[in-house]
Amino acid sequence: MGARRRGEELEQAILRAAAEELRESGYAGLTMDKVAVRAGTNKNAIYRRWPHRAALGIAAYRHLTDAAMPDPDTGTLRGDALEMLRAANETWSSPYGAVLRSLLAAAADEPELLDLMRERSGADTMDRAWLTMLERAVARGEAPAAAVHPLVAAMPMMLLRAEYATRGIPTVPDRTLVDIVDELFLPLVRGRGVPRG
Amino acid sequence: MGARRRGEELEQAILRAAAEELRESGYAGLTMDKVAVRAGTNKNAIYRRWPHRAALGIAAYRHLTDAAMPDPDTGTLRGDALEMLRAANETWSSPYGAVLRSLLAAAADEPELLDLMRERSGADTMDRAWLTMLERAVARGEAPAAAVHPLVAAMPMMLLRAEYATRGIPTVPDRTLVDIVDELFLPLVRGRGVPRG
DNA sequence: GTTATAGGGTACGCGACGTACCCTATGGAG
DNA sequence: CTCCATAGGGTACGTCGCGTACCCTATAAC
Repeated sequence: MGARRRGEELEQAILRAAAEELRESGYAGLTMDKVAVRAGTNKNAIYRRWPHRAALGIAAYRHLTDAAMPDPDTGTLRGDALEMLRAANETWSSPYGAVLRSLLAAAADEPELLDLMRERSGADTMDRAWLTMLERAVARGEAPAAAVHPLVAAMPMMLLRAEYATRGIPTVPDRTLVDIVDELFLPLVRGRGVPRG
Repeated sequence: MGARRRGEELEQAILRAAAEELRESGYAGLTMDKVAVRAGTNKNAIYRRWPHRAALGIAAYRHLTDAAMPDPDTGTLRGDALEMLRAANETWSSPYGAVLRSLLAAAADEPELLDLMRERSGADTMDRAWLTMLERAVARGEAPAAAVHPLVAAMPMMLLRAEYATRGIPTVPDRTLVDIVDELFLPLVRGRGVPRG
């Protein structure tokens, strides 16, 4: 039976074990020993692949999720924006999101980890989605052309992230998302159509 | 010589030592042993006062700083907002800010710690300052009355925080602060004067 | 078949947290 | 003035987790 696993097979087993540990205990609770035991191997096999715990954490995370980017088209800018925020909130509230937040927290001290995270977080794709959203709104005549701007596109998600950071929290109430859209995002879009005064 | 220190005197010595360690090495580098040595005492005296490292970290941080809240009055909303952001950026870029960010990162996993931090971070006072700023702008006829809103007041600082979080960085470039004000904050303020369209 | 390579088992060194003892200075009660 | 409870000092220890070092052994490639 249990022939000795090698290469790809073993690697997947380790990643699966690490992902489970990550989901159960977050990054802080991810220990090399536990991963080794859970994967039915030993630390040797792990350290031969990833130089340190942080690298394994990231690899396990990307093994855990490959988030699909929503591309809503509800017909109104308000509807689209809410859709985006709700999808993001759902992702971040899920077990995967907990892991992600735990990783981000740990990354604050380790710059190398932070880079890898950003690369993997799909922030660029996200910004692009918001921009096309805005462009559609302009095409519909719903928003001024000046509303199409990278900062405008990035703002709502940044606020959502800040909300997660200050509150320490799994889920942002839907009310907050609605407020971000109605009290900030839409007024901002309107305001960018007004000549500076 | 060196009479044995007790009570308040010893407590201050410990806090001073912890604060120095915090500034030199951040929260991650704050070790109980080093604090004990630096304070010229031993871990006993520390654990008799704070139950664990996190508690000492917080206590040391508040011993380190008692941030003065700026209350700019430059005559224009733009000037005031920039002043606020620049002051905040300076604080967060300083050694104190590094400590704060390091503590916040560590707090993400420990909710009790997060509460203590939020209480201590002066977020409420900050929001109030932005609100009075907005009120002054309205009084000058520079902004519509509808611009006075908690979310509007909170937005710029939230964006600044998000900037720190995503980039992993000591200092946000001044250019970014200007953009937050000119591309987002001021258009938003204008937009809130426009009837919903 | 033989052999280089990757896995398995295990032990270790190190640093850090938190705890346990056992002395000793100190200050307050009598 | 004396005695004693209390707080400090010194130090050692248990535990955990990272990362490393060996030493065997299965396996795949040749």
